[in-house]
Amino acid sequence: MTTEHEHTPIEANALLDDLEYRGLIYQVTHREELQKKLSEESVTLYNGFDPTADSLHIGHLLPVLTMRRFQNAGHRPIALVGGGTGMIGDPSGRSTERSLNTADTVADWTRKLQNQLSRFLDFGEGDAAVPAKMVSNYDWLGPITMIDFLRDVGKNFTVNYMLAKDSVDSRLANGISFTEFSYMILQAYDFQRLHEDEGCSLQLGGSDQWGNITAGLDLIGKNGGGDAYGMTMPLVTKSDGKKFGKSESGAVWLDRSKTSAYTFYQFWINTDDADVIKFLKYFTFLSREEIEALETEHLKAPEKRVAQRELARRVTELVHGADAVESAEKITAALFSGSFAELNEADLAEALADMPSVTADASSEPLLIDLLVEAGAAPSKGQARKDIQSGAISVNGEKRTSIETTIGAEDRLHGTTLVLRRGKKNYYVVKFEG
RNA sequence: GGAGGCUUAGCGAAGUGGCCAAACGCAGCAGACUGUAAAUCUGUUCUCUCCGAGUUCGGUGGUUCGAAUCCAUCAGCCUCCA
Repeated sequence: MTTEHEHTPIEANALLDDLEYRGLIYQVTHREELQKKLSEESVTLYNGFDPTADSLHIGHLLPVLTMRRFQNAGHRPIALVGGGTGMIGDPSGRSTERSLNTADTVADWTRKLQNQLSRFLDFGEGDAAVPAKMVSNYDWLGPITMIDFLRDVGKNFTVNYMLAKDSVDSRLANGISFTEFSYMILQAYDFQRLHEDEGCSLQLGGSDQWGNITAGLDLIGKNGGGDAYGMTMPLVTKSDGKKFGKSESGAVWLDRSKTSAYTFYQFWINTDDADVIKFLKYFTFLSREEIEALETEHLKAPEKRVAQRELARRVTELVHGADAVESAEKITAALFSGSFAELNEADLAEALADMPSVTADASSEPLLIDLLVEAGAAPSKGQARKDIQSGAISVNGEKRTSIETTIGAEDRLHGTTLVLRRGKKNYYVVKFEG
């Protein structure tokens, strides 16, 4: 399958070498053939994202950015949102059955994901040689009838084959519904449809998608298609064994209203030394030379955290834009210098904009203990008391260790604002009103 | 359909009538040391009006001066037999 688009003069070797250098290739089918194809024509490729929440999170960033790397090399990415498969639930990588969401919810989330994805690829508004495309598999999975599906698609798969897939096999002990069991066929059908309708010949996915991808390749092969490939990216791991993508407050989302740009920036700043170079390769478009320069610097003086800063800056810019980086850096500077009490009112408002905030009655002079609970800094008074006694609490940057402490008008910055801090990085704002 | 076993705090797992708000491990939170890193060490993790009190050990109801521990019953999970 070729397209009418001109292929930009970046060689496939350069693309694959770059992906290899970045460690983005986990498994790939028919590598030599794929490499040849990529060097000869503009290849259409796709990656699916199922709407399991109302926002993408940073775990989705790897496939999204990889698609962009293909686009930058002159290929054509299709971002598929699983408006149909999201109704079913992918068993891959999960040990338990998913709960089903309503059609309205899935449709709503599908729209939201498509909206987010549109920021990362060039749909014709930029200078990419080939514009990207956005689709939802509900468009073909929704209308197909049960009979047609079983005759045209299901007939190509033996149950034996399906049982052998890792995603199913690992669930047999505890049970898997017919619904999720069928998932791989739906995804295989997606690939076939895109192969036929869009000339799509490459599917990307996380390493847990290998089984679903190869199911698609088999389906295409059985229908005489051929000329289709699959590639998976590694699971993002951290050297300390913890799960990648979680911050203190849970998942790190790409939706700014779910995870503020400041928190997002801080997530990357806090990257372990042992992981930071790997993440620069994964999550930025810096060149090999630039990354190697950063690595040298990082190894020489890790305490300066130059690599972490660059990582945070680049990824935040990609996701939230340059303004967000500027804002996050400004807030960071203020908070970690401890001098935010000296900020003027406008700067203070800017710095505190993204922090959890509650309001209190301006005429009150509450106990610090009560205020900590109200502001959400402590789950109970008992915990608040312990936090104060252990020296974990500061008010406007000053440590307070007496559980008797009350907050009076003189403690408020500019007469209205109180900044509580628990531990090193947890900030809470109280606004006094009325 | 029959027989037996299991259900303890966020998770795993001790405890089998009072010394149990319940060992221990993990995870979480905080403190120290640092570089907003890692590792390590220390404290802490049901709630409150906190040197005291209240409510917990699948649900309910009993026995007992006293139960997570005994009995009955209901629910869920597991193993073996049919």
